[in-house]
Amino acid sequence: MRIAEREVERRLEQFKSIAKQAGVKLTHQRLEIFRAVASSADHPTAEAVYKAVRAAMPTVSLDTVYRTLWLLMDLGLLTTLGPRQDSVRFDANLEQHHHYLCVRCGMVRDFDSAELNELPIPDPVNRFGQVVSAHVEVRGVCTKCARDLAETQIAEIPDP
Amino acid sequence: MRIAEREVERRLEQFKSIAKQAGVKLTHQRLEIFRAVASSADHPTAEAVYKAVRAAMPTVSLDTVYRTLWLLMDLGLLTTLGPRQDSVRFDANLEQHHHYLCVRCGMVRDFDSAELNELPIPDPVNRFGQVVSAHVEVRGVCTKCARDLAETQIAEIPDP
DNA sequence: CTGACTGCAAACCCTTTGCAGACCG
DNA sequence: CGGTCTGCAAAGGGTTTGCAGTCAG
Repeated sequence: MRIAEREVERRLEQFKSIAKQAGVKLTHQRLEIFRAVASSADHPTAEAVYKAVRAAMPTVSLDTVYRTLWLLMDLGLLTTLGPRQDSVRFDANLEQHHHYLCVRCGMVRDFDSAELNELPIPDPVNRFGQVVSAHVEVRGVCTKCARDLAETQIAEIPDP
Repeated sequence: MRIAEREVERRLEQFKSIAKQAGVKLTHQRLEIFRAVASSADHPTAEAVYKAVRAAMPTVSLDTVYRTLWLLMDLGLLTTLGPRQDSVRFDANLEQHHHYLCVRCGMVRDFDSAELNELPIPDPVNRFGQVVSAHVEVRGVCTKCARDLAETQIAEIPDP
């Protein structure tokens, strides 16, 4: 599935503006890589992005794709699905529950909510396939990471 | 964070009963490994489970941990967080949206819902940390996989 | 021009697999 | 006892890194 061309162009302009502001160079590779992720609605892997970009630019390397994707994350232009996946995480809680996920350190905590157990799933979702379960994923920065970040910033940016 | 001892025991009994029914052997290693995942509320990696089990049983090997965890998945006793992570998946859609995830093939599709954009996050969640975003993850088996499964079952279990 | 960026190749995990011996039932 | 299961070691696949040459600004 692909995203409308107009929308892709809009995201590209956003990227250019943010990159310029962050002092990041707008190389051909980066533009093509961003276009590839932004065009795809099926949440590609690095490998899939690599293949797509190669079609337009046969010389890119897979490691540039990785470096660029992480750069785009740092710029806040994309996210990963689920916890930033260093390795598989397991869950032995079979009761319905929801997750809080720290986007920085990957910490995941369960929480319960009677209200959230009754999520109204829109009808069109059934066209994707059978629905087995539904839960909420809350993302944020955990208290521990917030502290760490505060310290880092004090260290890195001595107030002007 | 740990789960109450009573609850862990309950899950262990459930495991024993399901294992027996499935004709799966209840080895020491499996019991310890299951106990480790079931005791932990922070959704450990295989490595973390390995370390925990080693404390009680210094001779287990990491590959047994992996084999057992996947076995437990097959028995329906645990799940993984997010898409079954073969590799990282990226998402360039910055607008609020929700995900449908096929637990079999890992396909992910976006969908929108004005209702679901207003999720009531329970207050205690704020104790974990700052909340940046919240979205719904719907899990199921996509239409394509449902077809595949039907074919496989016809092939494997010729009706008696 | 010059520092940031790329491509290459090798290194580095995490995870899986083949095999011989150990153990559950 | 027999087939399943474990431990070991080595292979496999995704991701990262060091380095020398290249390119955007």
